[in-house]
Amino acid sequence: MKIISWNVNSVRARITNILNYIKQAKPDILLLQEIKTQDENFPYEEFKKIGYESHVYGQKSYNGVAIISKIEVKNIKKNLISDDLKQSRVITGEIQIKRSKINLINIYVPNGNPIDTEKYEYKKKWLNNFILNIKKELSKNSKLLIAGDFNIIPEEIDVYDFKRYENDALGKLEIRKKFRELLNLGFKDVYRIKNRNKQEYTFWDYFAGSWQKNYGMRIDHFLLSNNLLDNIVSININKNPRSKTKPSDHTPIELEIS
DNA sequence: ATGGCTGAGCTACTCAGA
Repeated sequence: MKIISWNVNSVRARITNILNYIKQAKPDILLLQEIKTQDENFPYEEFKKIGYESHVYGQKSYNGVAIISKIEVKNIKKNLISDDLKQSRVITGEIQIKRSKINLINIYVPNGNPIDTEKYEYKKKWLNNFILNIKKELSKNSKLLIAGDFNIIPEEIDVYDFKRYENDALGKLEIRKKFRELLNLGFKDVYRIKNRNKQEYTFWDYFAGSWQKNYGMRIDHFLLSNNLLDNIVSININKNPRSKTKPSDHTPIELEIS
């Protein structure tokens, strides 16, 4: 089973790129973030034509998440957390792998910059609230997969120049500790456990030739609960979509589990 | 380099992204 996570930075502006990518990558499930559209304008038909069902939690202009799937996803919910600002950032569902029921949690964590504003406070509060609700989820079902755009640089190796991000909402220790708190509940950062010392990124800024200079950061992640680690077949950051014309600033991360 | 680019909403320009 191939599950892919991708912050597409607008599903409508990116629809051709996304459809081309699906035809090549053939995911069973595609988890999208930053779809930047309300449900009624989501391109359901485009995905249906190539065999995918769309479960959408949209929002006008900003944010928005979706689960695009070839297989059945049950019990779709948009209320895992209560969001103070009512932003569309979490969509969850259940899938069956062999005899196990696995909860899929697709997230778009707030960016949090600049750090001396209420945006940063919102990010911290959001993460605390998320961690609390993951604890609750774990007590109901211990098999969890959390994927998406975390807007967190986990460690120094995960960005081209850490010094530039140590006082940034993506790299501040206080925020990185929230990521560790999550891991300490019983999760692994799948990319990092399979690639101990590898420096790869999932995001490159549009400006200043960041892509060409490989000035990137690894902020999109797959976390798997420890009881699912034996199911991992492979994890891969696919840089190809970032090199296309009209790309998203993020590139997909691909997980294969059995 | 607190922004060099991009998208949405809208139709001139702001807000947001990371």
